[in-house]
Amino acid sequence: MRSSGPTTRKDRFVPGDVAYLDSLNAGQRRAVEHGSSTPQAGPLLVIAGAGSGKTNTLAHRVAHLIVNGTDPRRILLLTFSRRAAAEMIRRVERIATRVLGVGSGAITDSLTWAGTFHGIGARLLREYAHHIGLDPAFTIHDREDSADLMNLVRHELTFSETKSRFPTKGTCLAVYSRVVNSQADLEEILQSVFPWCAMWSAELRNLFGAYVEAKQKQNVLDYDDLLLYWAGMMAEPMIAQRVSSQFDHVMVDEYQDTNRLQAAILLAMRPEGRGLTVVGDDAQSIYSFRAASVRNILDFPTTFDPPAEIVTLDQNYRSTQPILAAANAVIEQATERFTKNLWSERVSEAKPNLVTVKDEADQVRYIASSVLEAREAGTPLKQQAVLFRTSSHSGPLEIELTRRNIPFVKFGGLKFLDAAHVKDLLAVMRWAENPRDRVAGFRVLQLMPGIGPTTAGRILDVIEASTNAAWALSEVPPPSKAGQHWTDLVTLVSRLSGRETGWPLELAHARHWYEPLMEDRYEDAATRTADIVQLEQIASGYPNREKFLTELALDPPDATSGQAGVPMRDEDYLILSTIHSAKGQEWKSVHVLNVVDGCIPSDLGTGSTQELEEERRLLYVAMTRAKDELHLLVPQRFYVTQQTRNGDRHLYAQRTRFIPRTMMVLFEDFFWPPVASVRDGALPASPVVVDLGAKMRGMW
DNA sequence: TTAATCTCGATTTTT
DNA sequence: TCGAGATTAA
Repeated sequence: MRSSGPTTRKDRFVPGDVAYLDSLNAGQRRAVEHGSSTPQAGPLLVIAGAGSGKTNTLAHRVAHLIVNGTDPRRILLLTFSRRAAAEMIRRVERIATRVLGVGSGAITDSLTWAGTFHGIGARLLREYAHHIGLDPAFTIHDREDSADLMNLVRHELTFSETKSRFPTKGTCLAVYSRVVNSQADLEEILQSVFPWCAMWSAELRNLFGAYVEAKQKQNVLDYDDLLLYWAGMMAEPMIAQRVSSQFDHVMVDEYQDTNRLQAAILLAMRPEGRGLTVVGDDAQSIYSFRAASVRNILDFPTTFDPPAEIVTLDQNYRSTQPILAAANAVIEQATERFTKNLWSERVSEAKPNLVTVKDEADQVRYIASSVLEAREAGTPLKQQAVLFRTSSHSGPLEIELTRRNIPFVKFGGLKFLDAAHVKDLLAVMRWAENPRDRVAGFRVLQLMPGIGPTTAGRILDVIEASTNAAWALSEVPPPSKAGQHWTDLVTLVSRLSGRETGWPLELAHARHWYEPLMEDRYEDAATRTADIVQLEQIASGYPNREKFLTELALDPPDATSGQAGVPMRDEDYLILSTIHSAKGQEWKSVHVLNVVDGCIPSDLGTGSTQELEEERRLLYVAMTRAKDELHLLVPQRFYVTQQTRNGDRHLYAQRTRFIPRTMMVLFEDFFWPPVASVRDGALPASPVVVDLGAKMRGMW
């Protein structure tokens, strides 16, 4: 860094001075400076291994462009999650400020086109809505809403009354989504991914057609539509030309986890690849269930003529060498791979731990004590994480942590917005925003006593036939059992749709209406009220209703905290996360739960070699999150809650097949608690060791 | 037509 | 064990 002085650095910055790039290694620097000397940079692919400073490199590239005169508003930055986008903006800001000395926030404010594919899609679609025959007031259905709509349609087509069971709404939506995102044929997807639904192919095709029609009629878009409509829009030369000329540079992070539809959008945005940069690591591709295709990254270079330049980053700055050695060994077994092994200069004597424990109870005890030990040694809880394959696997751990008063925050799995009462209130807002949204209206109406599916449906039909929804509602004869709730709803809706009260006061009104209903409905109304208050807090952070609903659908608050109460931002807490949600993150100490066959790999994911390979990469991703300490836990017995077909609930588990015997030398391998202490013969303090009498009685 | 009760089957990961 | 769907009572 250059020394600071009384004058702003802007005065001293000389174009061409690249001292701020000195901290980068050769590969990183090549990636950052790619295309600098020419007016139009050709396509660039950065293969960035885990912990190789990928985010830093991309941030430097963006900053470098800005420093050299690119207008930040003409840079499109596509990330995998909202969190990643925010982090990127923060870093760009820091670098650019250091170099240019401009006031903080200046860059951030103008880097307006940074976000997820879905978020950017939503924004572009609203902007161009009139050109593509879309009503710009569309609302966005999240996964659950989409499934609900799918369900409504499914009932209308009477597929729910088939002799043998028709796939559930969730499965139907999954199939639909997979077809859309992979741009493949329904038959093909059914054969390869959902073979147990293949018999329903004709019905599904019917269902999907009706589903699409329903969405259009109601002016709602689902997640997939945000990509699909964007792609469709880009197929129109006139519009495509206009959209793509808005940007000089398009950059994509985590490219290995994009799907074919996203690749199509990119190609339409940059047909020749000029100003296009993609960054990723095929060894970390873990989202194929969302139709992500590794082919995207593999085929990227040759998509263009001349082909894209490739820069490979293989120095890892995150993990100690022994941790990396173990991770490398795991990924080396992969049948197909393209990236080189990572290396690190971070020497350490400590190998990662492979801990065998008797059962899940011991697993949880080990983690709790290990976490506390590390905290004693100076590693704050926030620098430690526990990762798991499946969200539900953290259940016992959450109980133990609560018992021991260890605060934690969980990422992945059930979300704040999934809670029924939060969804209820959001449905009110969504319905007010878009009266044609049947899923929202259906939900709201049925909250009132005496109104079930039939009545709700009839009311919605009346509204649909009318031009003014708020007005139409007051025309409906009040259902007798709903009483006061009904009149209050009519007032509420007319107020909301007339925007009489202003944001965020609207939400308070809605809460007023909803609270008494909630109290009748749920026993634990008190804790639920707390959530609703929290929702109001969140709402106050958005300028208006439309923004609030859009952002919340696309980027729901993704952490749920333990019953110990919501930890404050400045408090210390342990991180619990699914491996998928841990992507791109790092911690000093990492524990991985249930590193056993049946879990990693999940016994659902062992069907094809492709699935199996993805499970392997999943373990690799988990391991490479660790900087200094890594603990893999292997319970010998673990509990399965589902699949009781075989009767036995306990399963005798084996160490994951991804760590064969030959690999054991790379781990510190031990049993916990130490067997020695048992052999010492120390009996528990309590005088009764075993109640033999009870045992005898229990025999009969 | 709604609301309560009963039965059967179940495929993880998320924008 | 949970939730969706079916059945039944009010």
